[in-house]
Amino acid sequence: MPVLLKNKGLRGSARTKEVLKTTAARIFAERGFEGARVDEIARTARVNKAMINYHFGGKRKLYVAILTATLTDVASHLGALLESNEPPETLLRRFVATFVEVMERHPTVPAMLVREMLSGGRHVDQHLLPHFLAVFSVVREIVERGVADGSFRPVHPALTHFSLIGSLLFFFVTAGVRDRLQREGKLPMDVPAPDEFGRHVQELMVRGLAAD
Amino acid sequence: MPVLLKNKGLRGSARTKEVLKTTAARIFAERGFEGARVDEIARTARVNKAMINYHFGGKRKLYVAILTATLTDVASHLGALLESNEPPETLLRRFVATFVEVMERHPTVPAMLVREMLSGGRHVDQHLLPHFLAVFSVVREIVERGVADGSFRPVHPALTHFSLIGSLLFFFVTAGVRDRLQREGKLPMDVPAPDEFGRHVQELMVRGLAAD
DNA sequence: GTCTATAGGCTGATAGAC
DNA sequence: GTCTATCAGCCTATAGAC
Repeated sequence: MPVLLKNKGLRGSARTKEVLKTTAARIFAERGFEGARVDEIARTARVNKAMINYHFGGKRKLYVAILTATLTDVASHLGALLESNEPPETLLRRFVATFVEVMERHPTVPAMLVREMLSGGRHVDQHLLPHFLAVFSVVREIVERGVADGSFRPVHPALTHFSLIGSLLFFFVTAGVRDRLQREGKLPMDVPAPDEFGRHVQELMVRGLAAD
Repeated sequence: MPVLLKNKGLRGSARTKEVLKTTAARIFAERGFEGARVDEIARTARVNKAMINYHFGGKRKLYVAILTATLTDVASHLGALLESNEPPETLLRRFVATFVEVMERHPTVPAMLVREMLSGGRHVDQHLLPHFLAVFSVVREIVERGVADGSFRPVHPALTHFSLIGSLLFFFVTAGVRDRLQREGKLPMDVPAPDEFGRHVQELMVRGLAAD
């Protein structure tokens, strides 16, 4: 039996739920929670509008379901890095590479994540907080290990977290505008590939954190 | 004649326009263009709702007026740095310090800027594009000077721009959530001050870009 | 310039047939 | 589970009095 990539071989209601989630994720990422229209989500997904309420219980619950699923996956992949005993510099490089990989696999995550922070978490319940803090503590832990074993300067782990995650998220969040300006010929540069940017950040951070 | 800080000593319609702009900027930053309600803007500003249409011609034009005014100021302050002939490392440090200062003076800019990038510039006309590109070219120019005179590694100027601006903007954009989590006792860290973060980024970038 | 009242359109959600 | 039809509420904008 052939399995279509588009719907992962699901049938009936399972397929409906899945296509609603993937479609809605894209629209929420592009337009934000308030900017997204349930009518557009349903139409794009080729699913009846009433199905959103039947399967998820409303626009907001659909939004939360998407964010929960994707953030769980992101947090687990990044958290797994800490199980390794490799040197902090290597861990840091692997963190960046993994982050880039995960964001390419979940292209809607960066925008939804940043939008949610901008709104101060207004659209989600507190069940999602641990996932946010999980990513936070991965960078912090790596930096603390490096400072402890003397391979990193005595930097502030939290500030390092902000600068690293900020760099990475900003790149993905601006990908849309870059592509548009590129198409319109208004961008005075070549559009960089995500893994090229990843290597740039790896180099920048490893050198920036290295002990004297 | 006493001048009130709150309304800059303006009277009548000038005061109305000013208070509408400052209030709306805060609400647009917090909730986004779609999430903001003209009713809330007017009520918070203690101004009649109809005044938004009378003075600005509608919600969208008010939004554009705010973004134009603030971005013009930001771009001019950052662009002025390039007139100096100081060494690239010094310029880079001054860029970071100036960026932090300007964002503290315009606390609504980071959120509005990032939201606009997330939306792919959907809410603004193309007149604002030069302001965006202006900030972009400042970092690029500084990096190009450093690479040219051998004080920086041969890094990609655009990638350096993304990592630097991304770090800085992310810090300010997440300030709201940090403060909230701090108040609720859910934040496992001390809330860092903007200038402390600025010094962290200066050190990180200067060391990360330095030639071998 | 400012206010009140209201129009006019859109949006999320649901009732009920199949 | 899915569809159609429809509602009730909200939101921006404006007309018109002062």
